[in-house]
Amino acid sequence: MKLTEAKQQFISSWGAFGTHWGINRTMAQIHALLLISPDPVTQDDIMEELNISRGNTNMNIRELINWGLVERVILPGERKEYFTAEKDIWKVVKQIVKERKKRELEPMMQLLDKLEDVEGDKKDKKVKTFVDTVSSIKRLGLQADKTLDVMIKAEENWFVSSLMKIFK
Amino acid sequence: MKLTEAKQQFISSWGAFGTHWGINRTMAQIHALLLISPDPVTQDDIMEELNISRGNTNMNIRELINWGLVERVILPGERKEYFTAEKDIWKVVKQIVKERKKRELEPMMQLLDKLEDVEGDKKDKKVKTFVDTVSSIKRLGLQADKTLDVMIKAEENWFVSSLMKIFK
DNA sequence: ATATATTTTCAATATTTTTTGAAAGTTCGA
DNA sequence: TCGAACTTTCAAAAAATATTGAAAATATAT
Repeated sequence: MKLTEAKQQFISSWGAFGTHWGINRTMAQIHALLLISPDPVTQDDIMEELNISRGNTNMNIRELINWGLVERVILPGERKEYFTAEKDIWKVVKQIVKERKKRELEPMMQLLDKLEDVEGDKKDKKVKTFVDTVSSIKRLGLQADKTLDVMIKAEENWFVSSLMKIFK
Repeated sequence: MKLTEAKQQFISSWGAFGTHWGINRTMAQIHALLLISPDPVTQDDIMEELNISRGNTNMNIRELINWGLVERVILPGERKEYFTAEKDIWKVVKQIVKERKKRELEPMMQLLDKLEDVEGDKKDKKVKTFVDTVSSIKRLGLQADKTLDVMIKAEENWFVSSLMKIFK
């Protein structure tokens, strides 16, 4: 397979992949493009490569920057802004985990805390099932929260080798 | 907080949560409703509780069954079908992991395999960056694959206590 | 200060996804 | 075998989401 075709396929499936993870297709595609670009690229490069409008490109780049996955680069003597993505995939994964934990897990845990002390007779089957469900989700969530915290701080080597120990 | 309100909040945020995970809002809401229902419920119960149409209810229940998260129950002497969800959250999580691994991780790994042996001079910076990116994603993916396999087979107690050992 | 290059915004538009509801299909008791 | 109870399908409509593009804002060189 030629590089051009391989790039296309990579970008396109990374985009499709993203949609299963609550990330919009274009944002994931831009990220994919940056991941495989050796040098920083401009907005116009991205627009041309992915056939998308200036506004769309701009918004999605900004979102990637918010997620901490992409950085602005100013090349000396150049007027245009360039963009580049972190290439170390382990760092990328950790960054995504960190953001999603903050954006999703933490608010969910706060809600479960409130819901756990619902009024009502604990002998009422409906109340009991509700509280049990909420509590067990919370318990697993807490565990996940701790585990992810350690993961976020870990070096890949350390993390992988620790997992290997457990998982023979 | 009253049970009725708590239920509403739980269902509604579980629905919103789902949308961040590539699951449609209604499907997640139905799942939430079943999780907190002590006894099996009918399509009509769900339609009424969530204010959704018959067709919508039916399709999403079917999808939940495909995911292995919900089961049909035939109550003796009853004409209607009832539905019930697995209540053990650890089992639920394992089932979701198992399905997503099959639906997303495995196809992605296959693609990466193909893309890894792209034609071209490895000294060309563009080729090199592409291959390096693809390879490192593949490496991490393989590790994730193995880890998830073990997790899928694990009992919660065993899994959590193992993690605790690593993560002090 | 002005002209020019570049970035950002956002209302309008297009696309995708979800939902509806009525018709077709199925099951089952009598 | 019939008919009522129930389930499934799917084209059309609605809702949600993403994209465009042109105007406004901003930055930079001279």
